[in-house]
Parts: sequence; C-alpha cells; structure tokens
Amino acid sequence: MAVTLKEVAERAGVSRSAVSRTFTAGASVSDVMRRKVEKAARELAYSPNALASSLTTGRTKLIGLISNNFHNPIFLQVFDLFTRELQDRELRPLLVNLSDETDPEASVRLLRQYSVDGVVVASSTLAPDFAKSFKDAGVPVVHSFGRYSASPEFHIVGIDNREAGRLAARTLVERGYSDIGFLGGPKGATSTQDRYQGFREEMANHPQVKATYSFAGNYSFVEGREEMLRLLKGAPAQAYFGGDDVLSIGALSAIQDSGLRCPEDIGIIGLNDMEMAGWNNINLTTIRQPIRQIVSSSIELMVATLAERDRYPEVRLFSCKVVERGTLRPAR
Amino acid sequence: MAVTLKEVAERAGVSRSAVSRTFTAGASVSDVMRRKVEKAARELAYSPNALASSLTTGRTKLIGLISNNFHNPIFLQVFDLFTRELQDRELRPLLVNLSDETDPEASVRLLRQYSVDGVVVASSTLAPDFAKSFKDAGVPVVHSFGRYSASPEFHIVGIDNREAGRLAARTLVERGYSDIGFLGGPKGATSTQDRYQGFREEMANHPQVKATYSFAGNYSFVEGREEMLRLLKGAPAQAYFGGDDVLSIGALSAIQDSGLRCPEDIGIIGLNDMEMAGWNNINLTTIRQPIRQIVSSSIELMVATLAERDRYPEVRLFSCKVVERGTLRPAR
DNA sequence: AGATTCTTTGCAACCGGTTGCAGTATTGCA
DNA sequence: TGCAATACTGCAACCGGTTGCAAAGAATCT
Repeated sequence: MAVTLKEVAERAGVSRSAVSRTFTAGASVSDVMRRKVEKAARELAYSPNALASSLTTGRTKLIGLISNNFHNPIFLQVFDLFTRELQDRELRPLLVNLSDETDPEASVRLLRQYSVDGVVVASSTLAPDFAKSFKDAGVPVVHSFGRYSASPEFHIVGIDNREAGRLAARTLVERGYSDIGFLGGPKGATSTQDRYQGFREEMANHPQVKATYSFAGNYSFVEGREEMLRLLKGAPAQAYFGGDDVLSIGALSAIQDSGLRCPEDIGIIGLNDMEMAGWNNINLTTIRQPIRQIVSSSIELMVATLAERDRYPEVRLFSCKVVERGTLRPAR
Repeated sequence: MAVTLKEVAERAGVSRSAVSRTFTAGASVSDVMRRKVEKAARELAYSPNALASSLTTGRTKLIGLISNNFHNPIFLQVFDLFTRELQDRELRPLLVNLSDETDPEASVRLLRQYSVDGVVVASSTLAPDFAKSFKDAGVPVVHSFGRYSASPEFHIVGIDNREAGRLAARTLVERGYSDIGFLGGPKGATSTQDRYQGFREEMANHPQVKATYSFAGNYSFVEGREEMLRLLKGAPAQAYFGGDDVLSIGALSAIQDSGLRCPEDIGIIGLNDMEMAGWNNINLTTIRQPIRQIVSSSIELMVATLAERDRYPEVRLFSCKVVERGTLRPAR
C-alpha cells in the first residue's frame, strides 16, 4: 500500500541509502542528488516510515501521556496544553487512560512495547511508585502535578501543595473568619495530604481561630456536595477551603440549596482556577494553579532528559495565588 | 538497553523463530518449547517490540485520535470513553490536537508516518474534507460527531442534528412559548447548520409561533453570554435553543445577570447534557446526546473495518432526547 | 514394521529504514 | 598539472521481529 524507500530509489535511479540520506537532516548529499530524490519522492507521494527508522535510531518520538483524571475539567486544559507542546516539538502523545479497572503494571508493559522515548505522568492522585516503575525500566519520566520529594528519583513538576494549604488557611484567617474548615479531597491523594498538612501548619500560628477538618471521597462535584450537606447538618464553619474547584462548586451548590448565601453566610475558596470557576454564575474565589507553566516545564524537562539521559532528577514547584471572586468575604 | 528476541533465544538455546512463535497467538509450538522460552523471557524481563513486529505484520494497533475540541468539557468525557474502549480492544490512541494553528495537512502526514491502523476524527466542527484525506490515503476513518451524508465516503457516527433541531423547536412550542429563538453555535460548523435547518423545518409547521435566529461565534461560555447580552438589549424571545450546553450556560448567566429569571422570564434549552448541566447550581434543561453509544459505535465500526478493509461506509445516527431540568417552563 | 500424515523446529529472506566503511568523484592548493 | 583533502555514493550489515519452506521427528494407520 504505502510507498517505500526502495521504490523511490528505483524511480530516481539511485541507491536506497541516497534516499534515506536526503530525508535525514545533516546527512551528506549533493544538490543534484537531492533534487532527483525529492522529485521521485514527490511523484510517488512518499513519506518515510517513522516506526521503521526508530528501529535503528532507537528513538520513536513517542511520549506516553498517562493520566487517571478524565473527569476533572481542568484536565481537558492539561491535555490541550500537553498535546500542543508535544506537537510543537515533533513529539507525539500516546495517551493512556489509567482508570480504576486498568492494571498499572499492564500500562508500563504496553508503553515499553511501543518503545516510547519518555513518559509523562499527569496526575495528582497517583502514587509515586507508579512513576518509579518507568524509571526502573530505563524510561525518562516526568511526574506532573506530583508530590514534592527531597530526593526525587525522577522529575517532578507541580505546585507546592503544602504552601497552597498554608496560603488557603492564611487567606481565610486574613478575611477575619474565626471558624474555618478544611474540606479536602480524597485522603489517599498526595495532593490532599500535603494541602492538609500545610493548612494545619498555618493554623498552628492562629490558635485563636477554630479549625475543623473533613474529607470528600473524591475530587468531584457530587462528593463535594454531599460532604457539605453532611457538614451543614451539624454546626458548619464560617468558611471552607475546598479540595479543588469541582469539589468546591459541589459544596457551593449544597450551601445555596440549603437556603444559605455565599459568601454572606458561608464562604468558600477552591483550588485550580479552572475555566468554569470564572463563569459568572459560579464565580468561585479560588487559588490558581499555573497549569500552563507546569505543562511547559514538564515538557522542557522531558526534552532535556531525552537529550541528556542521565540528567539529574529535578523538582520544580510553582507558587499559587489567590484569584479574587465572589465566594469569600472581601479582605478587611 | 531493552532485551531482544535474540537474547531470549540464546538463553533458552532455541532459534529466534521459536521465541517469536511463543509470543504469537495461534502459532505452532510444543509445550516443552513454550516453557523453555517463557522461562528465559521471564528471567530477562523480555517484552516484544510492538513496532518492530508491525514492520512485518503491517499492523501497529495505533489509532489516530484527532480532535480540535479541547475546550468543551464534553470532550473530556469523549476522550475518556475513546481511550478506554480502545484500550479494551488492545488498541492505542495516538492523540492529535488540531488547534487552529496546526496545519491539517501536516497531521495527515504525521499519522501516515506512524502508520496508524486507522483514524478517528472526533469533532462536530471540522469539515468533512479533512476526514476524506485519510480515506484517500487508504487509512480507515470514522468521523464521530460528524455530519450525515446520503452517500458517505467513510463511516459517520453521531446524532441526527436536523432531528435535534426539530426536537428543540417542537419542545419549545409544546411548552407554549409563542416567541422563540434559535441561538446557534458558529455558523461554519456543520452541526450548527443542521440544527438550524431542522429548527426551521419544524417552525414551518407552526406559523403562529414567532421564531428568530442568531448565532454565536463559538460553542463557548463567553460567546453564548455575549450573544445573549446582545439579544437582551433588543426584544428577546420567550425561550431559546442554545447551540450546546456550554453556550447555553453562558446565555443563562447573561439572563440571570440582567436581573431576569430563568425559566420564569426567559427559558433556555441546551444540547449535549454534559455533566455540568446536571449540577444543581446550573440545572440546565437540555437535549441529551448519547455520547457513550456514539463512541462505542465508532470503535465498533473501526474494529470491523480493520478486519474487513473494504467494508462499505456506514452512517449511524442516534436519536436524542430531552432531559428535563429547571430552565424551561414545564409542559402544559 | 513400513508407509503416511501431522507437528514442531530452524533456516533464511524479508519488513522499511539507517549507517560504517570503502571506493569514486571533486575540489583546493601548490 | 599533480597530489592531497574533501564530498558523495553505494554496498552490505544491521535494527527487532515474522513467516514460508523444508527437514526432522512423532503419531497414526495398515
């Protein structure tokens, strides 16, 4: 079906090597040869088989893009950015959906079979061991939205979740709330754990402010809503730090449905600043995670590591900032 | 780096063919041979190179998944379903983001270079010619969310947008609105055009009902909101059919911000039924597009065509139904 | 036991490219 | 014009597998 090197060579009346060389940057080919070959190639609509060449060059330009987060809208933006940045650098994303049912082990094998040049793990909920298994297989890994480690075994890019927790607590305290709540995501997620820790740390500096803690089963609207409904049955706090935006919007809907007003009766601050947070009928005050930088930085590290295989693992954490909208009372 | 067939063969003391055969389903290998090979393979942690084998078998099990829709949240669900269904069938999605800047022609070349077995185009806004170019290159194509054609050149799976337009019009008329508006997506999108046509067809049956038509620049919150703000400056209709859910939510926010109530003052019905439409603080009445079936059907057709290359192109359109929520006055 | 058929195995060529090496053509320079 | 250096080019081996074919071995039948 497809036109091969050999056919082009025959039509141009040259050797196969010559054809190969005209399609390899930096190879030694004379102008006249190049023209002959290009003419034949054009006439046959030839395009080189990237997979075949990967066999000898050892590079496929394939990058495994793994995520288990196909429900949180923020990840659409993440995929958008990743795919574009990869494409810009002539790399192709081989997408792996690590849903609950899929065996992580199998996905490692799979990506090895396709000899991907590298792997980007994009998830704030996956255990670090997972990324580790690629490293062990000798494949460059970047864990985006991963957890900070003092001695990382692979590149980690994300935000400082502990600092984000502190920032959230500090923000709520500064707004004059004296009874605040941490409404975290799933306990198992490292992001939740770190934000929790940071939140507590900051609260230790404000003994006069009461703080309570609870967790939703998931970073989702439904879980956020349900957890908030549960809280509303007791004595709710004056303001909450929601695990992420989706969860916070769920909580927000629970507050509003209970006839309470936000921020007048209960305030809430989310985390992520996904597009919808800015929609006028949601208007969620939140902590912005610099997605674009995280993605760019991830790709940058990946490319650098592809060029220099034993590059020392690096951690890059970005700082977050509060995006002022309508679900928190203004600073005094 | 990676362990090869040859090394396994040497360790097991057998020929390379023997190793290859134990890893190919349906090949003739004795039990004792298989055990020897498997032992050696296990000890060396061998896993076959899928790309190398694709060279002879002519199958890569790679499927190009192309979309230009990385902003509409419904597409996260689409990607989730596609990747899972593909994975279930041992196929891998090679994701292509066809943003405005990227040259469509280049993506065709790219996917040919990676010898993908087939291509799924997932978009309701891309021109049919695009999918055509893959067909011309001899690659099986399925256009998901594509436009109906009486003599399709490739598989088309989606909804009957014309019928959806009729359904929307009928629904609004049945609710007793006597002055209704079509607030479409971008004029250039085939989905918009078809819904528009259907809407008009149905309105021809109801001459007593006034209908007005307008279009937003995009299927987006911002465009939906702006178009609605513009409409509100004039004499708005009693109810609108929004181009899709995101756009409708934008329109909804414009209505609410103008101090009008929905559905009391102005009603609105969307299309898609994305997850957020059901969120309690949005609660959008909408027309449900059966995403799951569309995706499953697309993959099914793809797999069938992979097995039988000259399978006749097929069109599969699913019907939609109204999901009753809170942005339209109840049926009388 | 001998003939016949079926199963298993290795050989070698091939898939579509790349690349080290050696030979040839060209060019630069004296 | 003669010689060394440089630029091209083709040969052939190789990347990691697959597969048709023929030979060898095992099983079945008479």
